[in-house]
Amino acid sequence: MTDTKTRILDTALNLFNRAGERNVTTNHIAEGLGISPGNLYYHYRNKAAIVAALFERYQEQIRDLLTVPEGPLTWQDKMRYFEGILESMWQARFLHRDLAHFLHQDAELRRRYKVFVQDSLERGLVIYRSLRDSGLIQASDEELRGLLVNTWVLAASWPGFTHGLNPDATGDEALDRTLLRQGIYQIICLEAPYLRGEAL
Amino acid sequence: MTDTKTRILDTALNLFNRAGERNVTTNHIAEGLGISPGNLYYHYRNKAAIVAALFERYQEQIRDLLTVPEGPLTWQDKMRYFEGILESMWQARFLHRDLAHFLHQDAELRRRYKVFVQDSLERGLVIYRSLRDSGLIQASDEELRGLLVNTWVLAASWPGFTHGLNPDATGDEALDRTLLRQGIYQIICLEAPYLRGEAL
DNA sequence: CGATTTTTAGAGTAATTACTCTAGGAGTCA
DNA sequence: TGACTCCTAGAGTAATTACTCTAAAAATCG
Repeated sequence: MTDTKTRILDTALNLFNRAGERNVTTNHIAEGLGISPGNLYYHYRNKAAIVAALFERYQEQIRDLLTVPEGPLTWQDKMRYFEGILESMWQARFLHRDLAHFLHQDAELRRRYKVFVQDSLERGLVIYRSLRDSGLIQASDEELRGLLVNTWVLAASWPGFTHGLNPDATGDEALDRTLLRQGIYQIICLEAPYLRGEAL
Repeated sequence: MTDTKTRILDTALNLFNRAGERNVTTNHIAEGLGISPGNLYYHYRNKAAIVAALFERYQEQIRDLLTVPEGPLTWQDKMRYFEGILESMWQARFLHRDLAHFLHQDAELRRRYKVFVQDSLERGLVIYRSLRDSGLIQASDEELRGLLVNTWVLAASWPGFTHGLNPDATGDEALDRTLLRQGIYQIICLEAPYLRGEAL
């Protein structure tokens, strides 16, 4: 059995994604994994701390995924990284869904998030440039930047958008995958005009 | 003096955009325009009703903006419609910001929203096709659809994204305009590869 | 085993907040 | 003027909920 601290995070993440952070009380979380509220508050001093921890976990995942080894990239490489990122963003749906609120409430979170986004865009640019060097993409630096921001926003917003249209999907694993697939399709639409070579 | 009912909406919209619906109580709204809570509840039976009314107003605006007269479109035409839509979405920032929550809470809203999005995408496609007929855009139907969805999601998400990075902007009209401009720039990045003719 | 630290329980509280209720002003029409 | 309807006020309430506090079980360690 994993330790209570991470079990709390996992349960919270699940409930948050399902019902929205706003609709999940700390008591729900505690009940969800069969512990008492007091116990929960022993591990996390408040609800915001839980959110912050999930946030941190998410950011680390993305950071790792955007750390690409040296050397030329193939299209398969790129797609793999890409799906990983989408997947992570998808798993942290609730974060983007209520992002504005979290950032509004917590100044520290805000600061970190800003750094995180800028860092991610930097890393993304490196990847895109590398793809250009491999002849898989043809675009100016400015075009790449524009594309990158759009990709980022779209990837981050897609879960919220699709969840708005299919709110009944909560819990349906198969449907989830389908919607995620659609998101990937949309992002490919984004890149399509710039693709060269084995881009099919 | 306009009637209380619309004044409530205006005040609520302002406060919601500024602080997020979640952080604005009905008492705040009442206080904001100098009436009593009781009075507010005389006009709207609950907070959700206020949100729903704002939602309706927003949808009507977008619908109107996407109703384009017959005849060939110029690029200026298109830009004008476009800015109008962005502007409307911007004004209703809070809606997209907490959209998931609103849709989660209210089944009727959910239904209407779904119709609204589909209808909007339909209308958007008509416009894009018209632009293609005018030789301003070159793309297949499938490409247009993909582009359209991306445009929609991006436009709807932009306020939230930018507000996350610049949360201090609340109330600063000038900064708001700048961020809105950036949003338009990003969308142009989206379309750029498909543009032809006077697309500069 | 005893001591100390970590982990757990669960009843309880303080504060928030959406909303109600009663009652009275203000305009309109006979 | 009187009756009637629309509009407004504002004190109050019921319910929710994040969070606290005390105390006991469980693990760890000498």
